[in-house]
Amino acid sequence: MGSFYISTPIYYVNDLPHIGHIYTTVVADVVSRYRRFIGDDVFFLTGTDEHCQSIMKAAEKLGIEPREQADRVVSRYHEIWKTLDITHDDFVRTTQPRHRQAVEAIVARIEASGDFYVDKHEGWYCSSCESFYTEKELLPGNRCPTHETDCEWQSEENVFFRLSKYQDRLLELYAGDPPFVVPESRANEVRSFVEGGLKDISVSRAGLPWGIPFPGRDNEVIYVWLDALTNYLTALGLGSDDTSKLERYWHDDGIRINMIGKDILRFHAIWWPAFLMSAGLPVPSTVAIHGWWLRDNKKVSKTVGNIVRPDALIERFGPDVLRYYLLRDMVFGQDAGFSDEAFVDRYNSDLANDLGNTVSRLVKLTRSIFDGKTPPESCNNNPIIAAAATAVSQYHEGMQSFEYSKALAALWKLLSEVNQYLVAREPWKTVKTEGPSEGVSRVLWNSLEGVRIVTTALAPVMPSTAARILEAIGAGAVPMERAALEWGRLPLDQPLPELEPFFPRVDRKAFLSGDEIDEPAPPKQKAKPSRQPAAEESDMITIDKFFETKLRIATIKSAERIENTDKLLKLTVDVGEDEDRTLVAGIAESYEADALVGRQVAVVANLKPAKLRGVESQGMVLAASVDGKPVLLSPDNPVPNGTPVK
RNA sequence: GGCGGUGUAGCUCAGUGGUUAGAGCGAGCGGCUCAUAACCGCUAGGUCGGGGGUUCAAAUCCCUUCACCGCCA
Repeated sequence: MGSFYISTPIYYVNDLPHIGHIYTTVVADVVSRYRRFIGDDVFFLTGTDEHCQSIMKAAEKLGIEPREQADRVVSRYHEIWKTLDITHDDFVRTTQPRHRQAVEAIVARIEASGDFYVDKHEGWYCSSCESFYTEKELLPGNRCPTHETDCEWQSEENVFFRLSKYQDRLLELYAGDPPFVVPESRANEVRSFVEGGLKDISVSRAGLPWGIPFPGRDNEVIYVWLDALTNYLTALGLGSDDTSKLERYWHDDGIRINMIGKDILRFHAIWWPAFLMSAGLPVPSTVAIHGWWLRDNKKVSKTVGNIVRPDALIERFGPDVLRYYLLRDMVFGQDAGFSDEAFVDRYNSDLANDLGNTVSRLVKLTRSIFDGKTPPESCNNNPIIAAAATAVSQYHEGMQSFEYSKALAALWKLLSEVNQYLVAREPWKTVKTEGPSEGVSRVLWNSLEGVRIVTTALAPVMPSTAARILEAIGAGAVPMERAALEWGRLPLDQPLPELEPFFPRVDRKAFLSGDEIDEPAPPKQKAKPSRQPAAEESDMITIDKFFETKLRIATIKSAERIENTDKLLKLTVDVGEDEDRTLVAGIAESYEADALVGRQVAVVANLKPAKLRGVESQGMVLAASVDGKPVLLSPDNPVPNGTPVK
């Protein structure tokens, strides 16, 4: 039994949980559950980063203490992790006293190595990134290239960390095997960055009331990244009297994974190991980098306004389906597109047709033939045994090398082989001539055993589903030992309860258009409390639904009447894209073409183009409709073209 | 501008020198009827981004070019 440590990043509390947070946490949870299953001693950590300036500003706005604002957001994280069946062992908040202890401990250790010195630090600072930019990096108007918000010029005396000193040791670390950074493409990125030369970094900030005071430096707090990264050891007791967990989980023999998104690669792959080296502590064994879930091929971000919060999908399908989709549809390390279409297609083909239907056909057939029990005869010589062995070995390989999509595909291959086997043997036919014979028993037992192995292996990804299916096929509770994936464990003559359907097929069209009626009973999550009555939802849409409409501000560059029409104007507008768009608007009765030029209006930017009077309209202008007469909507003050409206 | 990556069937992607380039999904046809209009079988004719080269042989190596992405400047 090895020790296995895995962490998610700590999430900024200036933002509610979205698909990015959910993905990392779900993956870490799946891995944790898998590791417990194969017998590792697991420690799974998540938490929140609360010393960012934005939280302070948000609190000021609301007239409350930063801690109170943090509490509000943190409760949302706790809620969603509960909803998604996340089994973290600890939840760190950087505002906790134990975290301050840990940070002070690591600072003392780095100090002892002589890696701190004092120097002057100045530059353009973005308080959202908590980071300095050079003039070249800034957008026009000294705005942050990430957040597009104003940066401030800061000049102060700071404590610096001798990052440059660790350049060679870091390169050595990256050359090690197994790789320190996965996937390889990210490792290359980091290596070439470090090869380009490392500059020392400033690790204290003056004049910030919100943060951990830098020991021995009045009026300075510890730079938020040194603060935040240390969280990974806070929960293990760094700086406290009890360091038993540190010894148990953070030693050179165990596996220590920091799982993160690609946006915080450098901090984790360069700074963090350098801090640890300086502090004389082991570095993580792997920093695992995943990609982003994209919507409309764009990064999901608050600024762009295309945040995915899959609350509606969880509500409709339960947490397991989302967990499965996230693991199956993203190749770990690469970006993937998130869409309701892909989600429902995956649901129908994998969960309804393959898993749900296979369980259904087997249980119903077996019940009818063997009097409501599992088959009385087992079998140790059949094609499913080899197929299962292959699937299980590929499953383990995938689960241990960040290839979750592959691991699941291997299980589904076995499911497919069970179905092929069934059709080849046709037990429903044999039983008509032979009755409940030994042959029929073996065929059904083999098939059920195949499903049992698939389901057992699936438990880390879909915990409640696995429990329900194993019960439904007479296999009992979810086993917590690796050997449960060996052939031959399905008990004979066990009572098979009447089946409640798993994953009823979803009408794709109805689901996507939102016209879904309450027909096929949605899969029930037994353990979950009852859901809100549908009536309450009838008139309301979720925020996701709203964000499907991309509203943007545009400037009208030209306008002309379309001949032989009373109402139509052809507008050319700048929506902040490379090319102008043509819109046809039915506003000629209220507006003169010439008077519109230069005016800013709100438009729907993702409307399917339509031809009106032979002119293709690539969007729609928003107007209030007063007795059928349009009154255009315009921003209160001039704003950049393409600014999202929300 | 530098470094790196990607570009393969409608979609998502495997495939790093060698028979007719593969899988899943979707589509079409057929079969079956135990099952959730499911399942099983067959079919899909893709200049493997373009051009050039090396080789007996290239999606797979080299050069060049285009497009997109990432990191850096």
